[in-house]
Amino acid sequence: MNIYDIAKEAGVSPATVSRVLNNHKNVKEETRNKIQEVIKGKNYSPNTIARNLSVGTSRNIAFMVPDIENPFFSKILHGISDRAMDNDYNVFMFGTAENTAREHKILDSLKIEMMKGLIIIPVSEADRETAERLKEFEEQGVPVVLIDRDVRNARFDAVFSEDMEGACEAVECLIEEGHKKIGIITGPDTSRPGHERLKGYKRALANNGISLNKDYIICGNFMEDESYEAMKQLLDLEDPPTAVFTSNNMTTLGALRCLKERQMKLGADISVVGFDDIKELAYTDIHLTAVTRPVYEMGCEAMRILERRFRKAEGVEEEKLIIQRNLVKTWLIKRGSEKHKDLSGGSDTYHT
Amino acid sequence: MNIYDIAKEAGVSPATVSRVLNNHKNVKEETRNKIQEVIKGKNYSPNTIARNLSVGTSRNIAFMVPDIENPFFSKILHGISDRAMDNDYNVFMFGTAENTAREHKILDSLKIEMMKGLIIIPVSEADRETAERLKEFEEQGVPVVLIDRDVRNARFDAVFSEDMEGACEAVECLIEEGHKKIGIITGPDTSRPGHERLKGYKRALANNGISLNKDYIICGNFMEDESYEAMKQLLDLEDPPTAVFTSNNMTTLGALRCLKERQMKLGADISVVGFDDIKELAYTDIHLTAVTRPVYEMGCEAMRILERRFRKAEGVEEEKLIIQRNLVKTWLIKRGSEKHKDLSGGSDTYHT
DNA sequence: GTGAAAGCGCTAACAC
DNA sequence: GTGTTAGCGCTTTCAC
Repeated sequence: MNIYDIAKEAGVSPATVSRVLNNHKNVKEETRNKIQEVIKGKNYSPNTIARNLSVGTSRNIAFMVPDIENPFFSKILHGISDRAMDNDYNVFMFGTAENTAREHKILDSLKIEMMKGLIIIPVSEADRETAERLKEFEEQGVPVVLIDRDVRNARFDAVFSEDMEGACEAVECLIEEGHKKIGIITGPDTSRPGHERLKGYKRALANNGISLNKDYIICGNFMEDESYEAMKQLLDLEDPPTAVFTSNNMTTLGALRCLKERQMKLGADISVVGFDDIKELAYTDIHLTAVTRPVYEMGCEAMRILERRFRKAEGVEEEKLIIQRNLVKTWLIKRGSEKHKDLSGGSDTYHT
Repeated sequence: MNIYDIAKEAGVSPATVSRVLNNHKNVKEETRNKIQEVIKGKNYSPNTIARNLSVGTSRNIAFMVPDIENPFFSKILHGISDRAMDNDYNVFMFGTAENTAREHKILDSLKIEMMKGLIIIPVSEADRETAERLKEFEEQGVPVVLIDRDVRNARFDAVFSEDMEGACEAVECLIEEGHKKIGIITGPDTSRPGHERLKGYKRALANNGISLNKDYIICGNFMEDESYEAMKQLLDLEDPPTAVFTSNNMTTLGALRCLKERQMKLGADISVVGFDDIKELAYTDIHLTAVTRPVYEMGCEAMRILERRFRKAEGVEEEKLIIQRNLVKTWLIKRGSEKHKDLSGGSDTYHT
């Protein structure tokens, strides 16, 4: 069943049917009603593909994410998805598995004309090929919005967080507890959250006159397993740190695994502050102090920026050239894991 | 740039270009090369929408899930997504938020023509409207595969798990520990996992000559908050249960929240066994004994079934009428939370 | 306010 | 082996 069947049935031309389908004005109320009646009666719904071909665009947006199972990303997707649904966009989900090759492959197979926009958390900011491909999308009129991670060699609209400030606050919280020997398990240096959080760590130390110890900086690549190894390495130092800042949720889990294995009590034998919260820990003995941010809203915001770009493309809005890069604020939630039994202040309050 | 440009440039007809694009045989090696050269040279890629319109189908599959952020569903998505990518399908993700109205809305807006297949974890099996819509999809040639939950009034291909058996094993494990007063926080009665797991609970009791106590059965609707309330209710009974079976991961979290609040020690003051594991707990003091199943594989399997249906539709395979309903096995991982200090066997081994 | 008709870019008979 | 051509279902000028 197509627009012609409806037209015939309603005794009008396909053009008119198309008009009511698209809510055009110039249609007599009477004919409009008649047509809508027929449409309902025949339970007709227009063919999106044909429509897309005709108008040369779609309402599909692609969301590319490094790890489908990471709750942080799920939450972003949730934000994107809710806002997309409200505005009748459909979102395709692609997992890159933290693998640039896979990222390229997906980007190549994404038919440009099928996508109206692209939201991506790129695997690596050092990757030129991804940057090239993204630029191509923009050139073809498909706007790109980054979330959380940046790319070099190009500027796109983006939603980031105050990684440096958040990390700095976290480490300063440890310093306030009296810690001087503070380690960090970093993310990859090729991602904004990776290097900015490290920068925040360094700044906190500098602000407080604590000199940097290279041994205390180990990369965990935001991966649980590597972070576990990193934690082992830190603890096995001759002069191990009394506190560790873990750079993201996976990093924190890896570190916790190590502590558990060694039967070290968090908030007593060792202190840990993490970036990004882990909801499930709330009902356990792990009272994690963590940097938090409005993750769901980051997704919504990315979608909002995209829509703005669509409107600009249609000439509805001006200032086509301004690139929008939003920074969301972070805040620290203290729960006790920043404490240490050997340092002033004690940790009793948290271990009742 | 389109197929005509390429044709002109290569000095052939658009049909021939189309032939090489689609790997048809009847093309002279020489012309094929020539055309491929031009394609590469002009960096041309065919328009998927036009192709879809022409052949009357797409490679898009829709995945509808009740809760985008539940890790259980993320894992399923991961399975679907990986397999889809390997076979060049694209997956649209839709979150129904456990809301039938939203589910209907999405189903209605999913233009039938745009989807080649549908994988869904329906909100409620009692919902006729969803069932009707799904049937319509199948009638229009869009196969539907259910995961985890069923719908009444219709039969679709599906991937379920052995909910009853899994729950039964979990509860029998508690019974083996000496428990006689065992509570359950159930899921909604309108979902297969909900009622089947309850059935498993009942069967375990019956198998072991333990009579049913209605007070011990409380519905948590698979929601964390409701489950928290349910746990409170159980503990406030005059003769509270010594052990509780929690029917899914969210249910377990709600119960844990309550225990934490009341400072009850899991595996000592009370025993809990849950359906579905919670990864994050591994590094905490919560040694949850849980029913486990191959979640990622359930996603892959759903996708595999869908592809099979596509092949059948194309007449590649026979036996068009057989409905395929797969049941994945579950197994129990014991970690100590089934123990209780007041019962034989002791729990010391788990509290070193 | 409405209709006729020319596309959108590709595929698939059918003819040669 | 290759070309011609008529769609796929919709939108959108341009007339009327």
